[in-house]
Amino acid sequence: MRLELRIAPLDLDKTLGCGQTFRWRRQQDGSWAGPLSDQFVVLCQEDDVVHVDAFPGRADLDDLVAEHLRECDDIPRIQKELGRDPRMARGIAELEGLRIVKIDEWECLVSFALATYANIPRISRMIETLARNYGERITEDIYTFPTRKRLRKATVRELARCGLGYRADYAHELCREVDEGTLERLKKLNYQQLREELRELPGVGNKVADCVSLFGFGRLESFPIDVWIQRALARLYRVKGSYKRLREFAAERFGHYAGYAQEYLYYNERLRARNGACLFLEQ
DNA sequence: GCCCAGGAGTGTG
DNA sequence: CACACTCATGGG
Repeated sequence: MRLELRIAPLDLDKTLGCGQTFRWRRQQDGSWAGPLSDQFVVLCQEDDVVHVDAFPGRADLDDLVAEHLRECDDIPRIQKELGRDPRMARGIAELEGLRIVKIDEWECLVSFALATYANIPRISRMIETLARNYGERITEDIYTFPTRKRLRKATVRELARCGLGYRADYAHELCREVDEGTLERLKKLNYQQLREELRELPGVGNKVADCVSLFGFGRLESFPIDVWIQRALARLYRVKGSYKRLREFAAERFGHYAGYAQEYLYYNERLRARNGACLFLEQ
């Protein structure tokens, strides 16, 4: 099944390759392939057009992809707002195609609970192993993310054997503390309430709660702080300290689009680690 | 071999 | 609330 979408501005390489998602893979020809909901999807960008190829195909495929890439976001407005920050102003134009992604709430919750104290290649591996063992087969080697119901049948030992380490307990307990109604109820809460309730869940602390708020529940004011963001804030803004202190700094500085600021800073910091390049103004 | 990883949980000051 | 320590393991 094929179709085309118009989403602009968009840079698929930045959006799907920056580390906010764990299952997309860049192909030799430059396209991106991966599971999205119950579909195996291949995305290929040609200027403002995204060619979508999906198997087995479904009627609302366009909505599925548009939602994932957050077509709804008004990037010019977001950039205009964040551009008021003098440190960020210089570099953000180059990042206009980097869009926050919308991930399924359950998948996002488990994925980022597994993402604690592990690097991205390993996180991807953990998730692929889980999908292969407990997901549904879509193609030869592509599997859906496991449902709560299915993953619930796995023992802690089995989960640990998927390479999760001590995170096996998180996954195992999440399957028991979250039911269908939980996520639906959380959707209705404001960011602060959502954040607090997420933090009650096993394996969900400050950072994971903010990642799930941002990528799973689409709360753009959320500002997840990991080691990369800590470094970025320290270097660019000379601000250090507790999570609470940094979060309050970000809320004050970046406002209700703090999530995009976070993604820009994260992208820039990792780029800098690889190339020494820096898009933003350093003090 | 070594250091680090999109941290959380727990106990202490 | 802030800090220190532990947790299990693969990737670069």
